[in-house]
This record gives sequence, C-alpha cells and structure tokens, in this order.
Amino acid sequence: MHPYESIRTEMLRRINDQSWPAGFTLPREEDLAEEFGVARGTIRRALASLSEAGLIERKRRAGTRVVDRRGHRSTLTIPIVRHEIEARGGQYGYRLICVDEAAASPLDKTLFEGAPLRHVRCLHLSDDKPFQLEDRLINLDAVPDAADETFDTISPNEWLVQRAPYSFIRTGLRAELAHQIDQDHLGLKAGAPVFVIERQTRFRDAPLTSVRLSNRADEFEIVTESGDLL
Amino acid sequence: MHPYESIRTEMLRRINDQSWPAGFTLPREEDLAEEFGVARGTIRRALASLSEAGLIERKRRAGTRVVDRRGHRSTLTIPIVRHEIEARGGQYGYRLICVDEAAASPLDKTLFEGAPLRHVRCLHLSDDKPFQLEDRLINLDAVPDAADETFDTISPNEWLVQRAPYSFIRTGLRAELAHQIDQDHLGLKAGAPVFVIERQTRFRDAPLTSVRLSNRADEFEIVTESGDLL
DNA sequence: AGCTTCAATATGTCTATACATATTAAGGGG
DNA sequence: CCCCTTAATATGTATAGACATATTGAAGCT
Repeated sequence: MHPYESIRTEMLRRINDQSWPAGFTLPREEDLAEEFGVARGTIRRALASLSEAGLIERKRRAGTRVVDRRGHRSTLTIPIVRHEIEARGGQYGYRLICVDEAAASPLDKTLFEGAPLRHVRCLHLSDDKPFQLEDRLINLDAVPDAADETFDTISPNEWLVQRAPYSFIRTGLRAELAHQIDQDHLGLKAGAPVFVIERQTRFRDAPLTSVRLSNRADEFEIVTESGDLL
Repeated sequence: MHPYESIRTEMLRRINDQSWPAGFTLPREEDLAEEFGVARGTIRRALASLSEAGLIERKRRAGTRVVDRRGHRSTLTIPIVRHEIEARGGQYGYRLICVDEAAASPLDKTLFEGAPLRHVRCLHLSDDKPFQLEDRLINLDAVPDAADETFDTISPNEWLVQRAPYSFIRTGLRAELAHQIDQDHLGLKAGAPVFVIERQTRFRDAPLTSVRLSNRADEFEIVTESGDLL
C-alpha cells in the first residue's frame, strides 16, 4: 500500500461517513500535505485519483469540492464484435451483404452535407450464425481510399480503424423493434427486439463515418464491471 | 498549450501515421525526455494521458507498447434518471408502486445467498408520464436501515446513494420485450420493446442491492460524446 | 447599482533527484 | 531439460522547490 493509496482510502472514508459531506470544500493541498505528513505531490496523486473516479471536482482558485451525486456515473466500454464473439468461445465470421446498393439505409445521410458516400452492409457471425448486422456510410471526401475497397473479406470497421484516425466519437444505444433488414439478415421474426448501437466518428470537424450495429436482443448484452478504489 | 499536451499530440501523430505502429515498444521515458528536451515527469504526464485513453499499455520493466486496437473502446456514462429527465426540460416525478409484495420480481434473488431482502418497485415520471420503472432488491443484512424506510417520497436509488457506500458495480444493458409489469406501469402494449439497465452493487464482497431499470424504448437512448485528445 | 480593474489564491505544471518494485532475462544447479 | 535464484531494468512513487494561470472577491470608478 503506497502512501497516496492509503491517503486516498482515508479521504474516501471521510466522504463516505460524511465527515466531508457532499458540497464540502476540502482543505488546500498544502494543508492536506501537512496533515498527512507528505509532499504536496503525493496529495495531488490521491486527489487526482478521486477526481477521475468522479467523487470530487477541482477548480483553480475555487478549491476542491465533494461532488453531490444522487446517483452514480458509471462508465462502460463497448466491446468490439470480433472480440465479443471470440470471448464467448464462438468462431468469428464475416459476410459482405452489399455495397452501394440503392436499398434504403436506416442511417441519416444529411450528416455528411452532400459529400460522396460509400454505403456498406455486412454481417458478423458467431459459429456461422448471424450475430450483428452492420450498416455503414463512409465519407469518400475524408477517406478516398474507401472507394477502391471491396470490403468482401475485411469488415469496414477493421478497415477504417487501421486507416483513418478519428478525433471525436458519438455513440448512442437504443432498443428497437427489428427493421425489415434486421429480420432478413439476423433471422428474426417481425416484432423481435434488437439492441442498436449507432456511432458517428469525425476527424477535425470532418464527418468520417456513421454506422448502425444491430444485435439480436436475445444474444446480446453490454456488461461492465468497475471494481473502484477502496 | 502546455508542454505535456504538445508532446502528447506529437505522440498521437506518430501512432496515427504508424511511425509507432500497433505493438511497437516506445523508447524509455528517459530517452523520450531527452528527445523532447523536458524532464521525465513531463513525459510521464503525456504518457499517462495516452494510457488512460487506452492507446498505450505500460508495464514495469517491459516498457510501453502501442495497443493493437482493431476497434475502439469507447467509454460512456449512464445518466441518472432525474438528471436525464430534467436535462430534457421535463418535470421529474416519483411514485412508489409497492414494497415487499409477493409479486414476482424479474430480479435474481440467489445473488444474495438467502439474506433478508427488501423489494421495492417504483416509477420515475417525466411531466407525470411514466418514464422509467425501477425494480429493486436491497440486502437488509448489509443495509439494516432500509427495513424502516417506506420509500414513499424518496426513491431507493437516491436513498441508497446517500447512505450506503459501494465499492463495486456491475452494469448490464439489454433490449427486451416489455414484461407484464413494464406494460402495466410504463403504459406499453404487449410486444413493445424496452431498454433495460440492470445493476448490482457490492461493498467489500457483500451484495448491497440489485436493480432493474426499464425504459420505454421510444423515449430512451443512452448517448455519449467523447471529444478525445487531439 | 452596475461595471471594470486588480490583486490574492488554490490548483496546475515543470524540474531534478532519489529510491521502490514488478518483471524479465540470464545464469546455475539439480 | 526444468526449476530456482539473481541481477538488470523500465516504470512507479515520493520529495521539494519554482513558476504559471484561471477565478474569485473586493476595491474603485461611472
């Protein structure tokens, strides 16, 4: 147990037992350093950890305050299809469905402001069973190479990550009833629920790609465990 | 732009343009410090930032390596109902449905290994319209005070957070078809989809509470934007 | 009152140095 | 050949001092 860790634990105790109640402004770093008998840097290390965990908020000149959290702000990571499938012991498979077909996409094209687009629809399989349907638009102005790629062996997801760095991501999670294309490709009946992940990535204000990932609700769940401090 | 920030940007550039490809082991901190003409602490600050963002992995003695990410590992934060509702300009409302009624709960009681339980079911409303149904089990061994609380004015969520510190959280997100209780209380027809959040919290290996939050799929979406570094 | 200016202040960053410690790689014995 | 010991090494932590900078709150002006 390093000094900064035991200091953090003690601070956690004070927050939990309301010695430092929500909204309370804690002493200055220098005073804390004196109280705990360590250097200011060590105090900062402990405070940084609590700050990352969202338990305190720090502002220059204003000081450090205990966050008033009536609920928790847990963060979770969205798995990558291939990893998700392999983690369950399944055999990952990929199948291209169509490229640039006139078929209507559930995605919103207006985000790209008229830029030339590539439209790819493909399927991620687990043990040859449909697992996730991917419907994607790619901005050819921002990623010109995508015009020459057939995507018949590599998924646009993996292709893009290797080629196009992104600087901004927007992710949305929803529950929906299966669209027609979900029913067709995921083998679902009308009225079945699907878990939908929609994601848009940009690079320096230029929209790169927009994707809708739909999953069979009976086989898909996003799970995260966060064994916090303490 | 502080030194550590511009150093981080330069490192990002090298990762993106494959000067530092996936799997690559970067130079030691001391060498980097010499190259960039700063102290080792400044290099560490930049590396810590990249490490948090999940772009590099660091291990003692082994060095620092660029993570091989075929996809992205975006992290998102789950909103708190009340905040979610108020953020949309709605008026938050709370209504208790029942406590300790024999009614079957969709939750798994076996997690608590026979401990005495409190069962609470309640509703979170937006402008008097049902928004989220909460179904919760509380371990009375771990939180004895919960036996005396009626929960008729305060939601168990807020009550618990103020009283019982947690050290571990497990969260699951799913799409489901509305159960009977979802239909009854959220005003849904049979066959409607719901977005379900299930969460279990523990404190030092003792299970504290388990909750199922179901939301009308047509009104609920979890969204996060991460405007990362760069 | 309302507005601007300005100094006080707590956090943020940087440097330089020393020591701690996990982990790997090499060496030595069975 | 395998297991154990041991030393080398890159990251992790701690210290102490200096300076930077965002914000606040008060003083002064209109």
